[in-house]
Amino acid sequence: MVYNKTEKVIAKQQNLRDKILKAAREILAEEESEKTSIKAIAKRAGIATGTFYLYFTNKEALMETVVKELYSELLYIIKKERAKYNNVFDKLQASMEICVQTFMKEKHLAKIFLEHFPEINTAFHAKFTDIENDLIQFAKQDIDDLVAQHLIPQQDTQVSATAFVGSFRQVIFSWISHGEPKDWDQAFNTLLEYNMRGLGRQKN
Amino acid sequence: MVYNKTEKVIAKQQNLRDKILKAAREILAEEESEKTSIKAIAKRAGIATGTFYLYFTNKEALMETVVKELYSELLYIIKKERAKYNNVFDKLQASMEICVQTFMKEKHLAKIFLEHFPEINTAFHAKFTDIENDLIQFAKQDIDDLVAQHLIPQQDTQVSATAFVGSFRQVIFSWISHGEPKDWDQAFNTLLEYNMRGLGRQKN
DNA sequence: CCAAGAATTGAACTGTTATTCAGTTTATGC
DNA sequence: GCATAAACTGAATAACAGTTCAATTCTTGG
Repeated sequence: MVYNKTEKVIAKQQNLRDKILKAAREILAEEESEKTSIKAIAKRAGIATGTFYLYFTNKEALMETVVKELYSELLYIIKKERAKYNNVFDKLQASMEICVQTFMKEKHLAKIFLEHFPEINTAFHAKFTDIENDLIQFAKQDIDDLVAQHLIPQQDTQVSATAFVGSFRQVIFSWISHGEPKDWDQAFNTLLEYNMRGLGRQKN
Repeated sequence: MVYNKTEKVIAKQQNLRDKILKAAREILAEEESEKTSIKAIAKRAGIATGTFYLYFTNKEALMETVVKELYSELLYIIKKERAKYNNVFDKLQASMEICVQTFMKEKHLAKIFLEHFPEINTAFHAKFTDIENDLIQFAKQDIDDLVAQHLIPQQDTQVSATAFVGSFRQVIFSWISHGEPKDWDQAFNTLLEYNMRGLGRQKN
């Protein structure tokens, strides 16, 4: 005979799955700990190591889920912010601004996205590369628009978009690694000015 | 009684040490292989695993040596190229150009410098971060010079230098990861233009 | 050529981590 | 309350990497 799960059990299991994901994110984000072992994650989630495997097929599946979650969270935030503006320059600026703000508010998110976890497998790392690439494609669309509108000169927009994202990535990464720059408002302005000039925005 | 090594033995040992370093670099640079184990490195060098420990105290020491070698090779190349120019813009451009050329000619070098090896320990990874940082400091010096000479406007040169290096890093990384852009001459020009505009170089 | 020192070998040791599974606890439906 | 299913447990397993060391091979200097 097959038993059906009650609502209560379903809720409890959903809750447990969330707990595991939360524990994984916390441990990944932690400064010191290098131990992203299943044992450590299970312990943090308050379950036995074996139980983990009732919720995820293996470690890689967990990591993939973590990354997908973070990614969609970031995308949601960016899209929401972009919707507030019509002007493409403003969209581009808003995208970066909200990205940076999010990273600063949730340093752990930044750490997971931008730092490279030596102990995590290659497949996981490849996912990050994909995300970086998606961000570049978003930037490229905006830059293509700007070229089409003759607001900036003709250029290799793929390269420009890559440069654009790369400059932001590096500054944010520097901030995560050594806490520099201290004054982010000023740094953000410098960075934005740098890239706007870089794209060839006309003075108005 | 203590025996003295003959010239021949000393030469052979130096040669063996070099072989180990070469094997390590090859294996690190390889596309597919995830296996950067001492066993694999020793095998490639044609020695037993135990022999490795007669030449390096441990794996970390080997990695440090590999990184230091690569680093000094890159620095040597950059310095040599910079010496050819007097104008600071030219020095800055030449530094980047020779960096990119070197990475393109020796893709394995680029891979070791710019990709992130998940299986390699944190200490090793930190070394790369240091190198990236040194490159930023070099760029900063040039940019400081340019500001002092009133060739570009006042700016947060640390942020600009970080953005500068970051944009190059990202484009080179993209090339390593997915082979884009195809036409490097054009891409390099775009990138250089982008950054020169970004720095605020006056039209002449 | 030979005895002692030096170098080399690779199997064994150690530590670590993902994964499994036999035994235990909890939930279900009558 | 009970029989059975489902969930949970955590010690055991397996696989793998860095390191060691007793045994072996090569080198030295007389």
